[in-house]
Amino acid sequence: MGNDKTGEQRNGDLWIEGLLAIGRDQKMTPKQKSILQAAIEVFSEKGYSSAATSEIAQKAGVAEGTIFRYYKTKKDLLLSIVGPAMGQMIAPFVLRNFNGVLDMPFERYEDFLRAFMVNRLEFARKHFKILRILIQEIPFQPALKEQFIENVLGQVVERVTAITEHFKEKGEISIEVPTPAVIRFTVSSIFGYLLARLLLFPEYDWNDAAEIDLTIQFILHGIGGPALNAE
Amino acid sequence: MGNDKTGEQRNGDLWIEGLLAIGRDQKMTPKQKSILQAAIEVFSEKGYSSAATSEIAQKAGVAEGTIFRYYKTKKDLLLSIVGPAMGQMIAPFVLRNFNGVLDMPFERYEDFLRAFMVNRLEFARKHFKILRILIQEIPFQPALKEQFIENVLGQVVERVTAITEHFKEKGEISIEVPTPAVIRFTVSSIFGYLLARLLLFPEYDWNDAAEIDLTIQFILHGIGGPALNAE
Amino acid sequence: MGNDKTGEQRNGDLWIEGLLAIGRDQKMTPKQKSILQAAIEVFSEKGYSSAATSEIAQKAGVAEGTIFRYYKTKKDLLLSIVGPAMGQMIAPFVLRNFNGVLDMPFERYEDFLRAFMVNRLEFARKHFKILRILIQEIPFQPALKEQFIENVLGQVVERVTAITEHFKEKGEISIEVPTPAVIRFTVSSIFGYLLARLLLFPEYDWNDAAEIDLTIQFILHGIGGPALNAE
Amino acid sequence: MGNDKTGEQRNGDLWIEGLLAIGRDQKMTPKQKSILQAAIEVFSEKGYSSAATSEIAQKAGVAEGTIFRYYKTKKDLLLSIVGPAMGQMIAPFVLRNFNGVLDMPFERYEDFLRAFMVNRLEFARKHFKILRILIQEIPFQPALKEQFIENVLGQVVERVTAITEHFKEKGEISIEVPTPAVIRFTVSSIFGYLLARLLLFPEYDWNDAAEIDLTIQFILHGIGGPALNAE
DNA sequence: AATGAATGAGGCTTCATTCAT
DNA sequence: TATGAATGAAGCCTCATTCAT
Repeated sequence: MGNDKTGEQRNGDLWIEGLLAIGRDQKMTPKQKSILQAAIEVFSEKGYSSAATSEIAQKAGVAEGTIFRYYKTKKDLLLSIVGPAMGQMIAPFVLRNFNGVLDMPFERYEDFLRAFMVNRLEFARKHFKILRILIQEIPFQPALKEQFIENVLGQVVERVTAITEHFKEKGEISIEVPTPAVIRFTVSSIFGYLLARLLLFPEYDWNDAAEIDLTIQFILHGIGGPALNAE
Repeated sequence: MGNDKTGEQRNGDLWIEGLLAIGRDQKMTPKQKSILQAAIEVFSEKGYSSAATSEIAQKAGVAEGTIFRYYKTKKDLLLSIVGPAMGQMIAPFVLRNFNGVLDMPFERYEDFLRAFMVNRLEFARKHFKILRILIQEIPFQPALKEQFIENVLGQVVERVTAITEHFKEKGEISIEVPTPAVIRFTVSSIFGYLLARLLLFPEYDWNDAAEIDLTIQFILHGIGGPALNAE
Repeated sequence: MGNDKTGEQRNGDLWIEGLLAIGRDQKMTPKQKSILQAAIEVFSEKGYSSAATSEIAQKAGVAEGTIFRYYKTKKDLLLSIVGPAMGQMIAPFVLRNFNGVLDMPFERYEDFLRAFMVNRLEFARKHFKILRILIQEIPFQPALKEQFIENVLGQVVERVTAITEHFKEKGEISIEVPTPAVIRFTVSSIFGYLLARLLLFPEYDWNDAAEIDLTIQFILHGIGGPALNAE
Repeated sequence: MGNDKTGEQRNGDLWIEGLLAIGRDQKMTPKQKSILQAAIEVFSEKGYSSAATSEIAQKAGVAEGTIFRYYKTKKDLLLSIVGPAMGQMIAPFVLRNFNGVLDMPFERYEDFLRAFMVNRLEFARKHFKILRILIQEIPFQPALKEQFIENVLGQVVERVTAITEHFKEKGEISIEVPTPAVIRFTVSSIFGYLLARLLLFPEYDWNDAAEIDLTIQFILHGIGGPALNAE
């Protein structure tokens, strides 16, 4: 499976461990970890501006003042949670020597999609709360918004465009559909599934493998190359 | 075009006018209107809990106390903005004698999709800020969440299921794709467009007609009937 | 019975009627009356400073502004309720040509006490709420405090002193007990009854006549054992 | 003297010290003490609902927010002042092994009365302001009212009834006067003195010992003419 | 005369942040 | 390093009072 080709989370690292450091060495006292954990909990439940640092401190089992030893302000605490998450969101594209499409490890678009969906579903499941915070706060935090636009909308679009055109050339994607639309359809479909799966109907008894297959079929037929449509 | 068949917003009524009253006669003083307008502005910019009633008052050009003559609490103000919006979100499905699919005014799924997209794009464009507030606050306001689940996830899913199966019977949608998945794909694709169009890249010079066509093509081919797939 | 000798409330005049006018001709619109009534209700229930003029207006069935046509301020409203009540509290002593003790209409102290108790019990029962307000607010309203000290503690003490010494001379009250103490004992006993009767245990099934007799006996003879009384 | 038999306040403990703890060890920072002191002052002067927390803070020399570190709400602050006071009001009756009347340490009713008056006068003098607040607020604070009815009107009446009947059996109180009336007369007379002494004429140069004697004589023998007293 | 919309001062309370210990 | 008492700005809300109608 292509899954392990892109996965940045194969190991069972605690997300917390990875927050401030991807590859870098991170020093985190247990207190700091519990502060982060508690902050994620409270931010995700109440929303950033309704979250009280006192509640975070209490949930973390530290004094109120202690939080401010590690994070100068409450906003600092927020950014130190969601900032790194943004990095991880786009990890599959920017990590490693993924510069060109030359080293694209997937033969078919379908394989790429499947690997991507499996991987991002896993990621989203694991960091559900942080992603919630991120999505909720992006509109109100200029710092986040900017980082999001630059990194995600910038970096990723660029790479995904390359990938898409790579598969267009291979004839797997209809050249009649503009690349941005292809990306939009693909992303919509995948995120649509993640949303339904994790946010809207988390209680429903999902068969992930089947749903992923269905979703990929939908994407492929929707944007299938001329051969597909001509037939 | 099927557009005018579903549209509940053909006329140019100010949204504000319609907030508390659909069909009913509404009495709103200019001051109350400006309070609502200002509240929409500020809630949408800052988020509910970061919005100060003092700022709303200032922007509305009234004394802070005046707000509380019209709305008992700040939360009341929020609900009186987003509550009615929720009603309008699902209006195309629940308004009128839309009980069965018998009176479905569209011959083809494509027509239905186009009418729906055009109509909802128009609606979302007009009430963009309110929808932002709504989406932002649903996770944190139990009252909203409940109303959303009951009305939107309840009412709408039910009706859309009926519609979908109607077109399945007509052979326009592959019977091999489970109805929930069809709905998910359709909704994802449409909302994906709305999101990209209005939220992510509002500055881009969109050709709505063309994009809508593309999106519909994508949906149709993705979930196309057996003929398409069999070929 | 001496009751009707002192009573200033023999007739069934509505208290409201008499508020602003004792003997004077009073002009009160129905609106003003209902404002007063409502104010008495609300002040007595919530206390002056916790009473909202809006609630008074609502209960009176008038607009908020109307109150301020009749009473310049909320405090004015209070004073116009409790001020006249103060006058009535001491009415038995100051009304009429009660200048000397010459016209004291009672032969014995016992008769005086009985008449007084019956009369004041009736009065307190009728104006219970107003008296509550008065007692609650005297400590916090300098205007009331002053009026109370001047009128009640001044006027009344003076007259009651005369009465007491009148009965001392007649040998009905021990000359060994200083007059202020006699007054204190008498007043304590009577008000003790009123308090228990109306405020502390209003639900108890009181036999007023018997209790009044007992109280008078107590004032006159104390509660000493049978030996004492027998002698 | 029986005084020291009942007194729970012989020592000069600051009331403040004893507020939250009778017998228990209490931890109170100087700031908390000054908040309580200031609150007692302001509540007593202005009444609870007219007292501003800002004024209390100012008088206590702390920031307004500091009050709310110690007391969650303004009402909490009130209750933490008057609640314990209620306990102390009835302390002479409920503290210690005062279960039966067997251990009644007084031979004669007169001794009991004197001890009680001296003790409660001392208590009332010391906690004058708190008692003022208590009496003012009982009618408006359901929590207080309930506690008052249960503890004071319940507990105390029961015990005092026992005491009274004890002395009736000893022939010191006329068995012809119903016990509730005896209690009422006694309490009225004593509280009448406290009221006059501390509230109505605090400036007057009182001779407490003599007045207490007089009051006790009154309770025992009334103010009947010379015939009675001559015996 | 009566209304009630509008005001704005002031009340209670929360909370991010500081700082002495 | 960690604490948590203390702060005070700012938030939401109430309410007596005014004034145009």
